[in-house]
Amino acid sequence: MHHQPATVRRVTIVDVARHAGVSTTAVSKVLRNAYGTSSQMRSRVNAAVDELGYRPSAAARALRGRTWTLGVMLPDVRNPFFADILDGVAEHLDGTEYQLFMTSGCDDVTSEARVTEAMIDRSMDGLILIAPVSRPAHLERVGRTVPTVVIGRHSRSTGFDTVNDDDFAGAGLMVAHLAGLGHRRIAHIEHRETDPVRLAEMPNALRADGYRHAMLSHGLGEHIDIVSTGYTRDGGYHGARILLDRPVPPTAIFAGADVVALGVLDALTEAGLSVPGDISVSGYDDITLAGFRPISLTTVDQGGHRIGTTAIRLLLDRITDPGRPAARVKLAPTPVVRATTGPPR
Amino acid sequence: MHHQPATVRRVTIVDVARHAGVSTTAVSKVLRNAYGTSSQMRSRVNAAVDELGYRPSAAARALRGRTWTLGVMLPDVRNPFFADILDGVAEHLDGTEYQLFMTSGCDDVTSEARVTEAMIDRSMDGLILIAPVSRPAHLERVGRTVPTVVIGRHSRSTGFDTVNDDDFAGAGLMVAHLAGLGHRRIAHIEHRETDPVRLAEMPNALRADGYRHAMLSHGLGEHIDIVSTGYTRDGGYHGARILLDRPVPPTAIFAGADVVALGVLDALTEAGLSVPGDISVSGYDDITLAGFRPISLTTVDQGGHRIGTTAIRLLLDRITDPGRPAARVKLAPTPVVRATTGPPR
DNA sequence: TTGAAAGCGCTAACAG
DNA sequence: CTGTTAGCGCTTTCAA
Repeated sequence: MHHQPATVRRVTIVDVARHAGVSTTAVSKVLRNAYGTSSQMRSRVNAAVDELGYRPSAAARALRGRTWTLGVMLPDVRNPFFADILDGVAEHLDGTEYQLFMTSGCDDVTSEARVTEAMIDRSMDGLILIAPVSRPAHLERVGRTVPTVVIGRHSRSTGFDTVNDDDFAGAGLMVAHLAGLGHRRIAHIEHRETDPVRLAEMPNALRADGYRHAMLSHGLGEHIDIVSTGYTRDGGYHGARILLDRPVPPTAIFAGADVVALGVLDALTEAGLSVPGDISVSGYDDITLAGFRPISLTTVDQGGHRIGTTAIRLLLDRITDPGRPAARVKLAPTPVVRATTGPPR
Repeated sequence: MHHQPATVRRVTIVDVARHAGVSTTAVSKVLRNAYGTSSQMRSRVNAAVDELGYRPSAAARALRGRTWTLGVMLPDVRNPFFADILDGVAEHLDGTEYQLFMTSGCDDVTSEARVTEAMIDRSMDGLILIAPVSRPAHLERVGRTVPTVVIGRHSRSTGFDTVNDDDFAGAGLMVAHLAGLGHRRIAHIEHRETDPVRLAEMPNALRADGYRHAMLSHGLGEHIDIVSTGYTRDGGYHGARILLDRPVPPTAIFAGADVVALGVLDALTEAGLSVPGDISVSGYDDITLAGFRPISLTTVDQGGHRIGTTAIRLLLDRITDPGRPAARVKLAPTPVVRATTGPPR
């Protein structure tokens, strides 16, 4: 490496081979426990590896074989829902040689492209993309280049596996809960979406669709009221401000994500309104904070942990067998009723 | 790559050279804008790069030069304070060739070692370690192997730069605030620490020290009351339960971190106590959620964003000049008074 | 200013 | 079962 004195040269496979009195091929084979090594050879090599403290260079490996590196692209470290997914992913990786690296802060097509390219440039063995906004053609190309699992995008592509929550059904569950409590003016805050493709594939769009559909089937079509902001706390805050300014404000606000619901609660607190006395609030995701007593948010659990374990299982499968047909997993959400929803006044 | 058909072979430097009618050496030089290239050559090469959509293989580069990859090790994605640091780091990287990858979930010496080794194996050009718990010798070795900046550890090592909040002073500020409100029985919840080295270097230990020192200097030595749990929401919850069970409970709880304070609020809500009416609560970090109105947590701002920008500046410096003496930056914290603290009953 | 050639550490044919 | 050998894609002396 350019920055270190020659004296601390890294131990290489050649050093190990010399120390063990065998060929580098032998060392390589033992390391990858490939076919054709005697147990005697294995023990000699392993001993040399331990004595010398040898560690294979992922860079050199990358030129021929795999890097044992997996990449996760997440849109936003601040959304704690993604931590649940990561937990699930990491769990399955314990005890394997794989190392997971993640990137954050991809909010647009350009930065997403930069990140996916960066991961491919670094010869990662597999990618997990969470709620990507890229165009299908780009995702398809990524999937053709490297084994890829896409989470949070209802895509019908064939080049990669997908894992999704049934967002349409989940939104329906929440509307049913609120309507069951007697609410009629149930408003929804969604993440603004204009791109026609994403309008059909992104979870936020499907939740809005599910809301619309459920309102109609509960005979509340005339009360459909959707505010488009963003899936952030700020988005929730501003969305709530807009809804409170309506001539006849809603009696319940169904936010498309828990972080959005937090922003709603922020605005309601500021306005001096009580929850659920004056107005009911619900979210989506069931982040850990939703169970936090001072908040106790009613929400929809999409099982982030299970999404993570499913995704990593699919990814490892696909690395083993890149040719197998794309899987399309859709997991069922469950409503979680806590303290922010109640009957209307 | 083993998983893709030969037909989609990656464009290499050889392809670019052939297409531009020059040598691979020339291409390499232009790419790294090294010394000794005519402007004519530069434009020809750049044109070929664009036409072919060439992207250098980081893996191949790693064997000779740099990878343009930086690694950030964070202990816990769930602690939103780290997001502030990451924002600061990412900001300075915009427009550079560097790509940042992070790992999470290193809670012990073993997994930290695994992660740092993994980053070194992958020939990363620089590392930022956040609140590492490893032994100094290990950190020193990492720092000698690759340019490293350590955040959140008051170490006096010479092999890497450090960026820290003045945790001792920060804790003093909070005690002063609470004492100024008239509190005497001010308890503290800390992250359990037994290792003698970490007891001198970790922020949590210094905050506890600062608390102790400040209590004494305010003449409240007899009321010093420290509960050792962990810097998580759970830790705060259990710490508060312990404190509430005291024969004479404290009138104020100073949690060593905001996430801990959230756990405290959780426990107080459960116990039916009002904040700050019955008891005052404060945290440390000033995470975004602290400003969330329904919580409005009094805390200490350690300026995560500035910590991040400082760290990345130092890291890029050190990559450029690995020989320069280690910097030791300590940033001043500021108290942020919100709604969870008030005069005692 | 340019290019030929060696080699970074590893894996994978292919002989032995 | 074992070792020799030829690269992977790039950077870097060193001549021209």
